[in-house]
Amino acid sequence: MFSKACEYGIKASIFIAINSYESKLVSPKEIAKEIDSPQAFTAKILQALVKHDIVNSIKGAYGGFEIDKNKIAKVKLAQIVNAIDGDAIYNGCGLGLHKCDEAHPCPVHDKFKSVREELKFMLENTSLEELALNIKSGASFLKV
Amino acid sequence: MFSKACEYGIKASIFIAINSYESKLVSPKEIAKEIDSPQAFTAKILQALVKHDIVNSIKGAYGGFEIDKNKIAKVKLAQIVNAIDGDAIYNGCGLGLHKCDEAHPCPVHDKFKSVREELKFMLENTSLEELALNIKSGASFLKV
DNA sequence: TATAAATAGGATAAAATTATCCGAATTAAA
DNA sequence: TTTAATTCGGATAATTTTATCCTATTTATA
Ligand code: FES
Ligand code: FES
Repeated sequence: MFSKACEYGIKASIFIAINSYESKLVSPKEIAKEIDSPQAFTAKILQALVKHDIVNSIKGAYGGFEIDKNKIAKVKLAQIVNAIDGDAIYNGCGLGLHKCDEAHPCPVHDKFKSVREELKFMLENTSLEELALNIKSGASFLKV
Repeated sequence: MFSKACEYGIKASIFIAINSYESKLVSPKEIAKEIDSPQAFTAKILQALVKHDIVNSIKGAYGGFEIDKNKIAKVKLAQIVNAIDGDAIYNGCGLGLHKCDEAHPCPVHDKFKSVREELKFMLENTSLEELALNIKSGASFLKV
């Protein structure tokens, strides 16, 4: 469904959010440990999230990553997915035609439409905040 | 969403089905041209579909690929996807945890569940027949 | 039986994704 | 101002996916 990079990006964002609530910066090392991902690769993904203005990086000694507290509720999954995988998953053609076009549909277009729209809706309406709160409360998990 | 191999596999199956209605065998060359895919790679995918008993191959001179006429309505998209990509797309965890487990859910589990179930339902209830008929009638297209 | 047309399948190559490594740049604190 | 901790970013490597090539095998027909 999503690329590994995107999976890591989502999980990393959630972990950063949790710590940002407590004004705590986290490092790629901590993140990788917590979400069970390769550290250097995770660092690269963090760079992408920083470039897309989803995550904030503080360079130098005692630095690390954070997300603005007042942004956590506003950041939606769709932004993260878009930053890493692009929008093909919910805007592209399911069978790889150059574009998904109502006027020139692929064989699965009508069947897929609702699935993809539900996915899109879900991604656009799920905030980092709710995902982070569920982790905090122990209702969901970032690894294993 | 799906791998290239799977996209080709689905489109190839539809094209074979259309021709099988007219008892016409088709070659990887014709298929690749019709679905705009690399021929040799397509041939490999056909081998997989044959092994999974979705497509029938007739070897030797005047041979080619076909699908049993009385099977076309019974073959569901899910079988093709499963044969090529496996079931991870609708049974695996959306964030890559080892398995999707109600008792140990990832942060997006509840949100994803319905999307994935709709996808699964769609794949399990869409037959090659209806896809082939829509191509035949000109309501949908296999390429561009 | 010989021939030609076709699928099967192994070997290889190219491209994309995933992953690692290391030095440069940055910055807080001693 | 020096040091140490840390992100940034380029180079490289490993793995997986996608794609190509070539030969072997199969089989209908002449
Ligand atoms: S054209 Fe293929 S999904 Fe719309
Ligand atoms: S545990 Fe991740 S989708 Fe179910």
